[in-house]
Amino acid sequence: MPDDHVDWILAAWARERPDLDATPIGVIGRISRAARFLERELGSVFAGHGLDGGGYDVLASLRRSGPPYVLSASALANATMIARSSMTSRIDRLESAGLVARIEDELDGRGVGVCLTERGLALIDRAVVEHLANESRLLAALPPGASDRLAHDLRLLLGELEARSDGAGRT
Amino acid sequence: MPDDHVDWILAAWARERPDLDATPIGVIGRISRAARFLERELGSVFAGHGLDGGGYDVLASLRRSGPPYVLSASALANATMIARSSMTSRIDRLESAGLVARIEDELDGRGVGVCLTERGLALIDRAVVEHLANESRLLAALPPGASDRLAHDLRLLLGELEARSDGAGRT
DNA sequence: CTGATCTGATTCGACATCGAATTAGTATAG
DNA sequence: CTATACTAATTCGATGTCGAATCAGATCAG
Repeated sequence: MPDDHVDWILAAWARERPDLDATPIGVIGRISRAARFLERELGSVFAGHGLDGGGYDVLASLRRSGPPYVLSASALANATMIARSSMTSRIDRLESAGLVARIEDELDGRGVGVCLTERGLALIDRAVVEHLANESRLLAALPPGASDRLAHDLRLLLGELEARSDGAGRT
Repeated sequence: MPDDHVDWILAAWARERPDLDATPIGVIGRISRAARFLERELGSVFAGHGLDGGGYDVLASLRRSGPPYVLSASALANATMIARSSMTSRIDRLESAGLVARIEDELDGRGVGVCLTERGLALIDRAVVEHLANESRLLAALPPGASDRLAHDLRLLLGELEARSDGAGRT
């Protein structure tokens, strides 16, 4: 029954501030920490394809949107939870790498469509296989049922968080 | 039974690449997304005390280490999962704000002890109360049992991730 | 039609993080 | 004792993200 680092954090707070109820850290602290570990672990696969997490997110969003693999810059910013201004530079980088192309929106002169190139499509179709295998590997050590339980309970939490910050999108 | 965003991601992959097993996204994608939402939500409390998440982490680490509230820069970097070089500048900022002080290590001429000042101690003791209330609020909508289940299952996952990247510390 | 308002994308300056290189001090082997 | 290897912290340049301001195009009220 090995401790994780958050157990130590909880024990330390219990010792130093026994008046506080630190139990929320057991959930939220672990999510934050796990996210940081996962970012690192997943990054190695992305790097193997010349990408970082952000670039992968953009290509994957386009790929799973289906043909013709076009989304607006705003839609991509929303999907990947970054500011619009950050998406501009992400697209710049991916465009320089020849993985996406900007196309003008016929209907709205302001809008910019971002489209997978042949190379971008081929790359993401390869990368996603490896990425999912990597994620699967990271969950493989969990006991039976834990993964499904996590997905279920995290869905409740995420649904709550998304509902709460509805309309509080980046600008 | 409201959908969360990850449900849409899973449905899109099932449609576009039915050959893939995207179920790991149900766990890992939700952890990443939840972490980003949480970072924002928690940030407002930190900002109310003139801090960001990084600054809070340092002060909280020092506070729960107990008197005399001193940790080395390296220990703080490990605890907060950032590179040593990033910790140098974090300490610079907190020191400028008068919340911590650098003290020389008697035993090891290279080492730098980071110590809570009076103001830092008073601030973190106020901030932690508000922060925990905030975290508690974010979990309050979960059905009974979900929170404990999450803590339990995330502990298994985090323990696995920590064991895996044991010794793969930042430099 | 026209002025006011709103929206999509970009530019710009600020900033936190990173990794590699550097500096200073410690520990170990011969 | 001395040289070599190691460790702690810092400096430095590069990079990705952010928010505010800007610009162009769309929308809407009168």
